[in-house]
Amino acid sequence: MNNLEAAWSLNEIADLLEIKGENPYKIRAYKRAAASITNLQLNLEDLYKEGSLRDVPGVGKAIAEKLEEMITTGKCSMLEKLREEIPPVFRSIPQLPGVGLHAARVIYNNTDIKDLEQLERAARQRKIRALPGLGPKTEVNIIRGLEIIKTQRDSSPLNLASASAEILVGFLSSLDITHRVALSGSIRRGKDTVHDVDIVASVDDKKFIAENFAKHPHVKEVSQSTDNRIEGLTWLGVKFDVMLVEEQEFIPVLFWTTGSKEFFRELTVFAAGKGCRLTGNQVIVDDRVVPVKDEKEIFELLGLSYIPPEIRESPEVIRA
DNA sequence: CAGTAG
DNA sequence: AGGCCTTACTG
DNA sequence: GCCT
Repeated sequence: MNNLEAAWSLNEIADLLEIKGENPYKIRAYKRAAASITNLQLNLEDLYKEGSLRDVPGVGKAIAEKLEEMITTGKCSMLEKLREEIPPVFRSIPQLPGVGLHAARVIYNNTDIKDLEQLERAARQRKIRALPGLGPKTEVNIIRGLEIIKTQRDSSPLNLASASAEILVGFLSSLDITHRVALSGSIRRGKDTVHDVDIVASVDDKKFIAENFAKHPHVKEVSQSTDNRIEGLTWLGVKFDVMLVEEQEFIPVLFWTTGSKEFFRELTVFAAGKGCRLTGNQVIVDDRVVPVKDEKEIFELLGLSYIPPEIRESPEVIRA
């Protein structure tokens, strides 16, 4: 917990209080304290140790307690409570150009809007301009802002990632030493933003691939390369991670790398309860490696109905 | 003047 | 207890 | 909420 993080938290508290319609002076107090800490040359944790948090301008009893909690636990219960209380859409509203906290507050206190979809509908039905203190201007800004968000989503890193993914998968598939190639990770889970391109490939000569991947014209650099794994960057600025596996490992590795991390970890726990071990690259029952030809077999083995990659986000889906 | 932005 | 209240720009 |  550094000074900047603490300041950000206080600022977020101020914003959420403002959306709620709290006392303006209280809001300003949080903002002042945040600004004060942002400019502070001393380290907050040091000040806490010597018990002089309240020497910081704008930090009184209440805010000092919040800082203490943040420093000792890394969290702020007040902030967490506010985040629960106020739907995420109201943290998006002030991000829209020309729409600020005031509009967020009015909408929060005068409507039942709970998500972006409802907000857009209300705006298009001209319900926003009817709210006290808000006019056509705000309404138009909301609609325009939402449009911008959408188009940015459409041209988001996913497009670049997909382009790189297609090229790399195409390259691997074209080799006659390749058996199977599949996209994995967050792309396979259908996420609209991805951090990198994950590919699983079963090939006859892993070493050959590892040594020659860097020569592909679409590959800008290979940062790490072993016989089993190649990490690097494409000319489109997309990171990639290629897992090279034996044919019998293909499905277990695909399953593992598809994730999400939380989902897979929870499933290993669940499997353990059924006497089944899921490692990164094999499925083991009674100390014997069980060959699997597709993911469906893994779920059948565990007595689960098939869970498609798109919903392998949180562990909750396992219990369903 | 009200609302927004920094 | 009671005061605190940015400033500048835009429509 | 902070400050005087």
